[in-house]
Amino acid sequence: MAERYDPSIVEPKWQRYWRDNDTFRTPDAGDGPRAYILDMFPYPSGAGLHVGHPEGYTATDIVARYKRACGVQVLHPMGWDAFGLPAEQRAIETGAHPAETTAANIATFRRQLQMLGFSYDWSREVDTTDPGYVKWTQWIFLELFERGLAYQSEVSVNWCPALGTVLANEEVKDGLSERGDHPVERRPLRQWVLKITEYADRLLEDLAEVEWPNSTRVMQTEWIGRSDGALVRFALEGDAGEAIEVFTTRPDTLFGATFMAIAPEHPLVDRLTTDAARPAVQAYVAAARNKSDRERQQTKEKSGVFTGGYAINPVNAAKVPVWVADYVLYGYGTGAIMAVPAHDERDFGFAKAYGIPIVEVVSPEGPPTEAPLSEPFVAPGFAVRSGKYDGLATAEFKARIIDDLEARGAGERRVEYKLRDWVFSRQRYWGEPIPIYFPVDVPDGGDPRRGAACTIRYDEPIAMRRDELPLRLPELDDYRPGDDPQGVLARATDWRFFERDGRWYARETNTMPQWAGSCWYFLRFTDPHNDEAPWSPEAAARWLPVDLYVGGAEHAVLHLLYARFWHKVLFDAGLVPVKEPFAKLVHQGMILGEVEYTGYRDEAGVWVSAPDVARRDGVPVRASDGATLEEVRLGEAQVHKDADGGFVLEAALAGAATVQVESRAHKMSKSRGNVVNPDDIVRAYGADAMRVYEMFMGPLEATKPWNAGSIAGVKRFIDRVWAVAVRACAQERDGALDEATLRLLHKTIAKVTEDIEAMRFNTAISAMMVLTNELGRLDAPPREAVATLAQLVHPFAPHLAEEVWEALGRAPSVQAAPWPEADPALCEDPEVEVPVQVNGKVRGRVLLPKDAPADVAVAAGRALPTVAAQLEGKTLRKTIWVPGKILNFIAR
RNA sequence: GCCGGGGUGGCGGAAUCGGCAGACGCAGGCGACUUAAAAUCGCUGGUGGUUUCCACAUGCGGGUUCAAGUCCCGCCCCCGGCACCA
Repeated sequence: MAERYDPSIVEPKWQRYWRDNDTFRTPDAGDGPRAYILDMFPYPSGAGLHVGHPEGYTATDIVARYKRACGVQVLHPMGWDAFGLPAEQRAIETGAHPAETTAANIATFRRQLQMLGFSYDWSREVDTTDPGYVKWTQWIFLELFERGLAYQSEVSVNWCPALGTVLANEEVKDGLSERGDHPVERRPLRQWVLKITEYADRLLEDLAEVEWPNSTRVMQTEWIGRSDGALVRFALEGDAGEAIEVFTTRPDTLFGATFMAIAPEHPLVDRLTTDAARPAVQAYVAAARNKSDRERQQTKEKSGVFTGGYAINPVNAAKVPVWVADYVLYGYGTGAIMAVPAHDERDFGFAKAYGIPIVEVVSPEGPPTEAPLSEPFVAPGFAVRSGKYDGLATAEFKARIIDDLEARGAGERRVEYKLRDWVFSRQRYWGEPIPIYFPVDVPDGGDPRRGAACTIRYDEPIAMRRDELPLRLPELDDYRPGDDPQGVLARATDWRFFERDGRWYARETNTMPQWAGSCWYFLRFTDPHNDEAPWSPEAAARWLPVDLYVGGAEHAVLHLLYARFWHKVLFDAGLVPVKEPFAKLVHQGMILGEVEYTGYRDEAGVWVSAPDVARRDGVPVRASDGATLEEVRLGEAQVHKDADGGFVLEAALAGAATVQVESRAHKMSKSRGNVVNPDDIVRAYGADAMRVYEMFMGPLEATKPWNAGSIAGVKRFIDRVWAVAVRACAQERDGALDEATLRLLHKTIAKVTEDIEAMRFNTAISAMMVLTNELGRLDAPPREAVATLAQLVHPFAPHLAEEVWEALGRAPSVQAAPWPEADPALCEDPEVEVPVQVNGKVRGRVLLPKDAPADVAVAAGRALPTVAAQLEGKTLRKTIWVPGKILNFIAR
């Protein structure tokens, strides 16, 4: 066998073996425990794999290989989330069809993943852009449509005429497009919308059932944003037939409502406005209309204008002035509020700005506060100045007054959500066509494909027949967005319009957003080649739910919420057997670039200490005078850690002054030039080293910086494992397992097993390093121990493990060998070293039998010279003996 | 501002249930092998001191306890998310 371990030969060898022997084929039959272990599938970008991808993929691979060795049937698939803007952008720039670009990128990704030795069942690969997949995405859309969960609506969007597209809020700055500074207008456009709000409560409640990171459950909870409150009607003064409806979570503060505020878009604005107030109100409304939501929220300064109109408070018949104010959002609740400045931050700010009275109706203690409030009191308390309700605690008051309002017909219980229905249309090319068409009215003999004037009856959407799916994308010469808000596909008139039974029809020209394909890919993996159905009931029952789902926290809300929504719809349709798709979720942390030390220097070459540096538009400037500074990348030798804990420049550079420098790792980015390419790492160290390094960096969930030096250390570990194997095999006679080694072996089995189960891969690796170092010290490492080491190492460094296993003369593959079991009797030492303390400070150690009685321990402890010296001349007050843990003498 | 997660050697991190702080690895120092270097192996490795020992050390300040990185109270800083949602 080879003296040196060469991954460039060994790794492709085993990858070939696994492929030729179908080692990782998913068992589609048979009983016994099963596990569905899933990665968030990647968008195959042109840049290829990033070191962040293999982090999560290695974690799931370790679990998958471990589970298989434990006799569990495993589904561990991989695929491509391949619709998306970059491929389309490339098509615009180079003319290459997005499908070609996508295919090339997928080929690169697949090669890179296979090079890393992941145990995916590649026969189950799916690609969201494949017509065979699109067919079923469209099929599910029809399911939503037929259940009334997909509808069309005029939604106000950011339309940019110059770019010919709708922009996301993030792409608009100060009313101009971020790219090109073109004007953007708010325009209502017909969009397809999915009724996710109908599932809001179930999406909320079922979060309790899943084993997910707390942060992600909190984020989804806040995103859904359920508030329980009341709808209250305030009649207009002088017109009892008309009322302003408000939503409030604090109906207990109704007696403190000193004004009302309605959104500028509110339909009652006109009706409420008196002639005297009209010019001011109209000016205010016009100004608000031209501002985007984002701009309106930019300033926390409250603005508004009095309409001149009044409404009547239903609880005390008080006349309440109605204002128009843009801090009231038209899209939430009823677009109107009752304002209670004493008990609401925003209303308080508004009342202060416009001199509106502030009336306390909730007191923290019980009695009313006489002095004017200096800040709003928003916590629960006791009612004051609230008539017959005085003295009631907030919660009780709320329940009572809602009942009373309901009885009088002035209001009712109401639940509101921040969650909005999901705008599901894009005006782009590279997405799934929506399988809907509309009747078209054309004058006799006209042909809309030739540009004949026609009317599309958008109010009569018709679902395609399921046997007509998939609806494929048309070929286009030009993928550029146009000036037609109907989208790029509107230009493909031959595709768009068709005649059937003497009548013209037009296809929907919007496409689905990128999220569509990822909403159900985990279902397709259970039965990826089914032509009759998106998946079979048997396959779904066999594999669902996903037992372990690993992916980035950036998907905490959108993907994970949308996928849950679709899944629940499919559950209601009887198509999936469980209500939640992902039983356990883990987010891998981000991998940052190497730590960088940065110093700052002004134009005169004088160093500026890091705390004195500010940033203006991303450029470093001196905080005191705003002078532009130069960033200087420093080497480790040029800095050292200061007594205060910060890094400072070496005296050779800084002179007498103390100059603090910035020390931190940055996100990997092309522009910063700190991107690490997996291909380079595999070439230099091998796939196993890359895998083990990424797991050894720290806890999976943590954000951590890349460090090129550490990977060399991991490579040394791999070489040491090989060296031990070489020496074990070179022996004429097998080395004997001494008791100490046997005990260590079993402790390591136990530790690695527990750590994999708990996904603490870094400490599992450290335990294997300890075992390897110990075996390396033996003159003749026993083959039995080396074989067990190979089994333990195998989920982490599979190529190395297979090679060692084969060298030991075992039948391939190590994946087929049952996972080793630790003998509990060998995991505990009969004798333990116990620290001996005097007054809580360690003064020595004694070796004692695990269950030594107190008197034996005390005698042994007192016999230690260092302990005796500490006890000299003192009175022993107390002795604490925790068997096997600690011996502590308390003496005065 | 609110919510969530963090802060431990020069660096990444370990300490899983209140019981030896710093496992394992990187960087550093010393040594072996070598003509030499690389590679490899061994030793060393928080800071300070009067160095077989002692003092001080887990962001800062208090507290509980025989014993605190771990529990409690009050702060500071970093990362992520939300941000007029009534």
